[in-house]
Amino acid sequence: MSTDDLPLRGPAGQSVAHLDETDKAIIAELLRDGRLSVRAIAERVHVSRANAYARINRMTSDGTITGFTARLDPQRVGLTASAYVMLSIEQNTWRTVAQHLRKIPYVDHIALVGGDFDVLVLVRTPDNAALRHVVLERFHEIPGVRGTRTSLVFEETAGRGMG
Amino acid sequence: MSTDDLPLRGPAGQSVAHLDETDKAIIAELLRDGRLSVRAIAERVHVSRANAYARINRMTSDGTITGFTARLDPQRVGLTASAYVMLSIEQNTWRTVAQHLRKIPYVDHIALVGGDFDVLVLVRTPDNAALRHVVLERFHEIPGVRGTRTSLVFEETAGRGMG
DNA sequence: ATTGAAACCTAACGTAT
DNA sequence: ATACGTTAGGTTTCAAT
Repeated sequence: MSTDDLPLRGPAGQSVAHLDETDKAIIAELLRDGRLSVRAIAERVHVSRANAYARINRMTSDGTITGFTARLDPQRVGLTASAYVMLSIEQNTWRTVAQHLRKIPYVDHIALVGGDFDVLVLVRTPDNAALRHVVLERFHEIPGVRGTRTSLVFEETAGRGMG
Repeated sequence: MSTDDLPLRGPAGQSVAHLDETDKAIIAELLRDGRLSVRAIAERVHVSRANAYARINRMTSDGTITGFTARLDPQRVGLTASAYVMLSIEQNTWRTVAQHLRKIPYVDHIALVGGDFDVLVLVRTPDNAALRHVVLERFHEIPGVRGTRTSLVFEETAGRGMG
């Protein structure tokens, strides 16, 4: 028996979905092209159309697939200034700090981390002035934020993922 | 005249696409749901189907839209251990370091940054053992890498973007 | 019970005018 | 913007394993 089909538990007690090889193959196809037709997916992973349809439905409704989206070139959509901002925050303020961050424009991604700082925020703005405003004005006025350190992004690229 | 329709130049000399309000509205729809039909998009942004079709075609072929993909819950797909790894590298090794990083499994995103470190890598692995292996073995054997610092991700959330 | 194969109508695609 | 032939969606049925 393989371990691949065992349901597991994640660290926070959230259930980890039961994904067989077909599910994973479907996910791989959808990662490559999120607009692939169900028909095309079905024949690529060698299952029937109805089966592919049911699997995609299951994975989207159980939260494994959280949605579909377009990937954009930040430069070309006018977000030319990106930065990672490291926040130090006071204890037990993560929830409220995250809430505030989510309301600020140009904030792309927010992570609570362990290490020399507490929160890592990816910010993508139209220009350096907007970036400066977001970091110096908006971030610093959030209750619980003790300090920030900013690392400008010069260049970036995607990794290969689980491959 | 609004500044919205002006073509611009990005920092690296890459052209910034000429996007009018309709283009932006289409992008917003596709960010919300990357599998929306062209028909649905067309009526939501109040243009004809053919027009929406042409705009999406233009934006995908000029590189503004770089693709479509599924968004996954990392926990549920079995990637329960994520971390940001900060690399210090020797001068002028960025290109080769990035090349090496792209070949390593579980590497999600790579950014060349300015500040106390040089490269920020987002890694998503199935467990702490895999994470440890990636960082301690794979990253440290890359020529040009002088040192790493790892920040485990405890929790994360998306920001609101440009909204 | 779950899957594959076929059929079905409706909706969307892609292109041409 | 409309129209047109083709393809896909979404659901149902049935046989098979």
